[in-house]
Amino acid sequence: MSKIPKILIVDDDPDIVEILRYNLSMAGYQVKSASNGKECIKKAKLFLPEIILLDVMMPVMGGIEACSILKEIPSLNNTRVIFLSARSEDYTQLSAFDAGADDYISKPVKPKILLKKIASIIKRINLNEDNQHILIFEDFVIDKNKFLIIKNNIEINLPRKEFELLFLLASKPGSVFTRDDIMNKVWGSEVIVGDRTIDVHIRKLREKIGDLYFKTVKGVGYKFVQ
Amino acid sequence: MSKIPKILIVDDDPDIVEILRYNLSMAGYQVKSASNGKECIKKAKLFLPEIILLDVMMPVMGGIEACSILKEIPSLNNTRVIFLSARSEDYTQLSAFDAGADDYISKPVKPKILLKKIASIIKRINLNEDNQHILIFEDFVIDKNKFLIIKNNIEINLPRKEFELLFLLASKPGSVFTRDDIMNKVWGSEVIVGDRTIDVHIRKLREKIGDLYFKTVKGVGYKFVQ
DNA sequence: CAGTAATATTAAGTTATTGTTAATAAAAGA
DNA sequence: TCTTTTATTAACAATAACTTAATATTACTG
Repeated sequence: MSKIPKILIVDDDPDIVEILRYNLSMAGYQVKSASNGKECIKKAKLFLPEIILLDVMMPVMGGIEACSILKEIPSLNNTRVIFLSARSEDYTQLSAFDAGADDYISKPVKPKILLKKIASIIKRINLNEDNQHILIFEDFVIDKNKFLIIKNNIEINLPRKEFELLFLLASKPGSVFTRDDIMNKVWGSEVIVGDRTIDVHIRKLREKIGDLYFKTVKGVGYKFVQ
Repeated sequence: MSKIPKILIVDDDPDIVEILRYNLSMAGYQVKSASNGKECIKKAKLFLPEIILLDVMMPVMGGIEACSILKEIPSLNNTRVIFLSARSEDYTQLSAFDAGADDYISKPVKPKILLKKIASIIKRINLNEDNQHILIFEDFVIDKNKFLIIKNNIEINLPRKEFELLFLLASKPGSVFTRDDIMNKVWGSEVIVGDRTIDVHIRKLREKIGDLYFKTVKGVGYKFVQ
């Protein structure tokens, strides 16, 4: 349940920007771009991307200088800067790292590998924020880490199956889950239990959390509504 | 005031190990080495390095397989795996990332650049690391350096396993740790002990520290609550 | 509006998980 | 080495969770 990662592409060559933008947005990232260091800084402050892909040689302000400045901006503490550069000389690379680069990739960039690398970085960022398992609603919070829900400031503990059922339904508010869906996801496809079992668990959830959240769609299944 | 970073070098070529060891220890890192994947896993568990430099092709167990296993070990959550490989083919690189690699560098490795890269990674680790060896709660203190807890002004010594279990649970108050989590982090993934073992240790903690701190989440695991 | 099918409710029965104790093994310390 | 402490296991008890069955209620169909 973590938000869509944001990536800022910075290059003065529109073709490169386009290629990168295409690949990254196809991969599901939210992408913006800038064409030089100055613009990059301005946009980064607003956009707060997880990752900045930064060219070295650009007019107005180059990547290295931009990186040094970026690294001084506290709101970008969690932003990784990856240099993408045609210049593979050691000293350029070294000064990139001196400027606080998190990585340095020599062009030509192979999209597949870049995507993997980015995925790996995002994964690690998400590891450190364990907000993965928290669903927040207007009037209550479901916390999978702590295995409880908080409603009206009161912690409510739920048994495992009830919790999993709630978590499943609440993961897509408004969507109907068929009984089959529920069976498969909460009980697994091997376990065979009667249909009433689901009803009983729904009943208990209604008891503990409130009737109005759980809507029966007769002949189909159940849905969670806020 | 963070401790000296530890690096584990894994390569079957003793010359490469020596070159890397030389450069890294000159740079002030604490270095150990292994010559294959199996050995790497064994040493990593004990050494708990911040960084593992991993060769791809090795006898007994290669780097990719080793990496997959390493990434499953919770106590190595904060360890970065960097592949150093003579093989620069895309598919090797891609499967390295699939196995959870944090970076992939093609040999020949330039020591200066490697050092910079490592410095950059260490810097970032230190940024988000909570170098907490002391956990302070309302009514007691857990001191990992001294391996004891202080409650009501009384020092209570705990046996190692009990202490580790307590420390683990208390490191994220409120969050549930599954039995698997606990097994892996306190006992390690190699050791196989029965399920009751955890119960018994929990029981002893409840005895010594107080019942109310340890909450059972049936079917899931345990959590520490203040 | 009756008839039917689906769902709700309740309580009792069943299973699975955890708690406890005690005996034994392993490790650490003197 | 011997002793003490800690760790593990096993057997059984206790408890909580889950499922079912019987019955009631509700919602849809013609």
